[in-house]
Amino acid sequence: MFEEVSPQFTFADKEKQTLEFWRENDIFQKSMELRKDAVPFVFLEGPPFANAPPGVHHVLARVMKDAVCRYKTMTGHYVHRKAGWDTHGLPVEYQVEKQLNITNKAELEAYGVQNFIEKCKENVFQYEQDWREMTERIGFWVNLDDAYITLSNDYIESVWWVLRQAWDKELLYQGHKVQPYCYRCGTTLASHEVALGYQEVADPSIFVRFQLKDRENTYLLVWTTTPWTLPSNVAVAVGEDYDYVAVEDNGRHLILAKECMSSLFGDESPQVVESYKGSDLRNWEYEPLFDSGQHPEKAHYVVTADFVTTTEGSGLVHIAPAFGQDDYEIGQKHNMPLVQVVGDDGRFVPEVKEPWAGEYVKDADPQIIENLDGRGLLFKAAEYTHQYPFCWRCDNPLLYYARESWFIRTTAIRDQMHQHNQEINWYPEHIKDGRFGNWLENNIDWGLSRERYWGTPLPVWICDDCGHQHCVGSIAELQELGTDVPDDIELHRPYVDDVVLNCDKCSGPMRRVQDVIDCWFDSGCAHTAQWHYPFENKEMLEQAYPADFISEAIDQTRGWFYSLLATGTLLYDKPAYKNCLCLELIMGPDGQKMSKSRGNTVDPWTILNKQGADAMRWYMFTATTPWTPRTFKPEGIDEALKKFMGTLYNVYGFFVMYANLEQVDVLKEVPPVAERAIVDRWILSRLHTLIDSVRGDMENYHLTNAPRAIEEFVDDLSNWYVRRSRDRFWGAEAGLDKQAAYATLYEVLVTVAKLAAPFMPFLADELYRNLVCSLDPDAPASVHLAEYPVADVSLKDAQLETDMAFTRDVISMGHAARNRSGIKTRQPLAEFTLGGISDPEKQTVNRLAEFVHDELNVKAVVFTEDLDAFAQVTLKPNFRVLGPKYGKGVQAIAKALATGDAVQMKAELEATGSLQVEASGETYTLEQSDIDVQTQNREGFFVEMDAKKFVALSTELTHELTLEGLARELVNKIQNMRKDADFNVADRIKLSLETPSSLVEEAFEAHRDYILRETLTTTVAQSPSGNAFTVAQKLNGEPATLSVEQV
RNA sequence: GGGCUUAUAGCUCAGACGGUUAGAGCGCGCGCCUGAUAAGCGCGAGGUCCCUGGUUCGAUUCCAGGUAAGCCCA
Repeated sequence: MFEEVSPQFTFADKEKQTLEFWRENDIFQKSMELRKDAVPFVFLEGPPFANAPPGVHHVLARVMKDAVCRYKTMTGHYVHRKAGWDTHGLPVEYQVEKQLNITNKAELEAYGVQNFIEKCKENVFQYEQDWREMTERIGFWVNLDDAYITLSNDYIESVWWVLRQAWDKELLYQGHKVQPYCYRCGTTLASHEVALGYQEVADPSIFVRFQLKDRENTYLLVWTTTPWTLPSNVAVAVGEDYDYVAVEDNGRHLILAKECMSSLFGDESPQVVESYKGSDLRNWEYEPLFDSGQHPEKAHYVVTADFVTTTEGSGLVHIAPAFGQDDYEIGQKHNMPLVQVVGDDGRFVPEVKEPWAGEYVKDADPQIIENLDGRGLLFKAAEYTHQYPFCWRCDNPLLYYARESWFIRTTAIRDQMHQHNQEINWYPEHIKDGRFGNWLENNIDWGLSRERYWGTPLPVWICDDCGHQHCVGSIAELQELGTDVPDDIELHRPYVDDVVLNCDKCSGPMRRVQDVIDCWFDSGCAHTAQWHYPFENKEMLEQAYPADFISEAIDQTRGWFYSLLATGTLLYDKPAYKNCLCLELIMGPDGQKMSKSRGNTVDPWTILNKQGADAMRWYMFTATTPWTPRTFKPEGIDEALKKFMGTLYNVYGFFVMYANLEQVDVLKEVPPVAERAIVDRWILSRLHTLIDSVRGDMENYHLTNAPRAIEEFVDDLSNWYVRRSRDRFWGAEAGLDKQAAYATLYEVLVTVAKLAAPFMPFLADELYRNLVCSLDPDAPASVHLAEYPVADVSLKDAQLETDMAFTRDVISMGHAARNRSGIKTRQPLAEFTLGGISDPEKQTVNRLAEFVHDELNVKAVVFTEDLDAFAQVTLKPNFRVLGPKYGKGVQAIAKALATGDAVQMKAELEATGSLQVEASGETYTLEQSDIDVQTQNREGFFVEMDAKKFVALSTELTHELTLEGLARELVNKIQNMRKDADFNVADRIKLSLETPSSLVEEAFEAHRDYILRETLTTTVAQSPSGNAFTVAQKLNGEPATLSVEQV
C-alpha cells in the first residue's frame, strides 16, 4: 500500500516535511558518502558576502549550482560541496563606518584600528543566519559547517603563500601610477571597482586663454573639464599632424585646431591670421596660469601627444601629470614636475596661496573659473555632460591621483591566461572570445593594494635602514624572521603591523607596508586557500584543481572569473575551472533592474513561504535560459506550480488512489513491454527518448532545456497517456492489460521523479519515497541517493512516437470539427472522414484507430480521395526541392500553378505521375514530389483542415446513436450527482429514474448494463426513498428526475 | 566613445543549415470535456518576426548600417 495522497495540502508545507526528513536522515551527507570512491566532480563555490540579506538573484545562482551538483551526484560522481564566505573589503568597512558615524580615516584611527576590525568581523556575519536559512530552504546542498572563510588565519596564510609565489616570480611590485582614488575612503580603487560607479554628470567645460611668451597678444585656447587641475598645469599638448590656426577674436589672436573652429565660433568664422601644423607649435612657451611654487624642471610649454583629438574641445589639451594617466606619462617623458597641490583628503593644500586653499577640489571649480574670468583669461564656460566614475561604496566622485601602490604583473602572464581561457567551456559560449577574451586582451597590471584596514594585510616588509624588501609567505616564516611573534598571531591589522622583522641585509628593523590587498584577490585564491594549501590537504588540491564547474553572475567576468584565472595561471599555469556558467541579472517585475531605491525587489521568502522552493526553482530553470536577463514575474511561479507540479502531482495522486483501491501489486507479474498496450509502449518510448535528451542537455549545462522537456513529457503523460488509459486503471478486469497499465505508469512516475530530482528536489523525493520506498525497503532511502535513469534503447520507438503525434493531430482537428458542428462529444456520431493524407499515414491512423474512435466518439473512420468535395485545392511548388533545381523559374512555376485549374492539374499529376507546366516561355516537367497539394476551407461543411489534410464529420443521427447519446448523458448526470452528494468514489448506489420521455426510457433499457457499470449502481429502485439525493434534469432536452443514494 | 548580448503575439518565451499558412504557455472572449486535476480540450481575437539597405528565384532567418534595451569597458 502507498501512503494516501491527500488533496488538502500546500507544496510549501510538504517541503518542510521533506527538509525534516533530509535533516534527520543526513541525506545530504549520505549522498556524498555514497560516492566517496567515485570519480570526483569538482564544484567550487563562489563566496558570497553575508553582510546583506540574500535576494532572488542569489537564489538563482544557488539553484543552478545545486541542479548541476545533484545531477552529477546521481550520475555517479563524488561532488564535494564546500561553502565559502567572502569577508574582507571596503563594503564592510563602509557599513561599519556608517554604524559608528565615522567619516574619515582620522576618526577611524582615533576610534582604534583594533576596535574597528573587531566590528568588521561582527558585521561580516550579520546576515549569516538568513543565508543559512535561505540556503537550506531552497534545497541548495552545500556544506555550510565546513565553509572556507576569507578572514580566517588559515585562509590568509594561503593567500600570503600565493603572494609569495608571485613575489618569487618577480610578479609583485611597487609602482607609481595614476589611479582612481576615493578621498573619502582614502584608497585607490581597482578598475573593476571603478566600473561599478560610472554616472552621468554635468561638469564645467571651459576654454582658457594661455598667454604665449614671445608672441604678443597671442594665446593658446585650451579646453578642460576639470578646472581644479589647472593650478597643477605644466604643459599643453597638441596633435602633431593636426592643422592649427591663429584666429582674430576681439583684438586677440587665439590658436586652436582648425577642425574645432565651427564648434567654437559657429557660422561666423573668424578671420584666420596664420596656420600651423601641430608640430610647429612644439616647445612654444606660455605664461603659467597660477603660481604653483618653484620647480627645478622646465615646464609650461607645448608638447605633442597622440591622444589629442579634435572631436571635442579645441585640439589643445591641458596637462597635469598628477591627475591623469596620459598626463603622467607626458610628464615622465619630458621630465616635467609633478605639481601636486591636492591632499589625500581631496582638498587643496594650505600652501596654495589662493582663496581655494583648503577647499574640496570640485567646490573650488567655480572660484577658479571666476578667477580666470576676472583676469580676462576665460574664453568660454559651459556645462559638459559625460560619464564620470564615482566610488561604488560611498558615491563620492573619484579623483585620478598619481599614487604609490603595489601591483601584480598580470601583463606578464597575459598570453598564458589567454591560452587557458581557450580551454574553458563557457556557457554561453560567446563569453569566451567576447566579453572575457576582450577583457584579457586589454589586461593591465592588477592594482592590488588598498590603503585601508579590513583585509588581508600585504605581507611585504621594508627595512627602515637599507630599504630591503621581503614578502613573507607563511606564519612560520613570520615567526622565524620576527621578534616575539605570538604563536596565535592573528593575520590582520593591527596585529601584524606590530611585527618587526630583522633585515637580513643590514640587521635593521623591517616594518610592514601598511596596505591591505584587494578582496578580489582573496576570493580569487579560493581554489587553493579553501584547503589551506600548501600547509594542509596537499592531496585535495591535486584532486580538486582545476574545478570542473563554477557558476556566478556575469558581473564576475572582471571579478571572480578573472581573479581565479589570474591566480590559477600564476600558480599552476593551468585554468582554474573547466566549465563556467554565466548567469544574467534579474530584473524586477516592472522590467527594470532590481534595486531597493526603485522598490521593485522581491523577497525570496514571500515566495518560499507561499508557493515553495520547488516552484521557485522550476520557474528559475524553465522561464528563460540563465544567461538571459530575466524579468522576475511572480505569476510565472504560479504557472510552474499549477501547470507542471500540479499536473504531475495529480497523475501521481491518481495512480496512488487507484493502486490502493484496486490493491494492485505493481512489482508483481509485470508484463514484458512488448506485450503491453500500444499506449504503454508509446509512453515508455517517449520516456526513454526524454531520458536521453535530458542527459544530453545536462552534460552540456543546458539547465533550461532539460526541465522544459520534462514539463512537456508530463503534459503528454497526463493529457494523453492517463486520459486514454483511465478505464484500464479503474474497474477493469484484473489481468495482463490492467497489470501492464499499472506497471507502466509506475515506471514512468518513478523515472520522472528521478529525472526531475535535480531541479525539483522536494516533490521528486516525496514521489520517490512513497512510490519506491514503501514497496522496497532495500531501495535507497531518497531519490537523491538513487541512480539517474539511463535510457533503454530497445524501448525507444521513434516511428510510434511520430505516428502518435500524427494521430493526435488528426484528433485535434476532429475536435475542432466537432466544435464547429456544435454537437457535443458525448453524442456518438457514425463517421469521421479523413482526406488528403498519404497511404502510410492511412496505415498509421488505422493502427491507432481506437484512439480516434474513443477520443472523438465516432463509430468509424473512413478515408476519402475526393478532396474537391470538401476543400478548395491549390497547388504550390515545393520550394525547397524546386528552388535549387530551377532557381529563377520557381516564381514562374508558382504563378502558373496558382492560375491554372488546380483540380485538373492534380488529376493529371495523379494519373501520369508528372505534370507539364508552361511558365515564361519554358516547359517544366514536375513530379509529384515537386508539388505541394494544399487545401483551404470551403464553407458549409463541418470540416477542419490544415495545409495538407482535412477531416469531416457526418452529423446525421440514427435512432441508435440518439439512444446511445442519451445513455452517456445519463451517466454524466449521475456521476455529477454522486459528486454533488459527496459520495466516495467507490460507493455503490441505488438509482431511481422517473421520466415522462419514452426516448429516455428506451435509452436506459437499451444501455442498462453500461449505465449501471459506469455509475456503480447495484440497485435500480422504482421510486426514491426519503433521504435520496434527487435532481430534476434535462437530458438532451428530455425531462427526467434522477435520485441516487448510497447502499 | 568601444566591446559583447538581445530585439518574434498584450506578457513570458520557442523556432527555422534561407522555402511562401511563424508556434507554445499565460491573459482575454466563446464553447466543450471531466469521479485524477492547484486541471484539461477546442475555437476566436491578437504578428511590419525592431528599421533601412545588400546578397538571393526567395530574407523574419545570412551580411552591412542604423535604432532601442541590458551588461561590461573608457
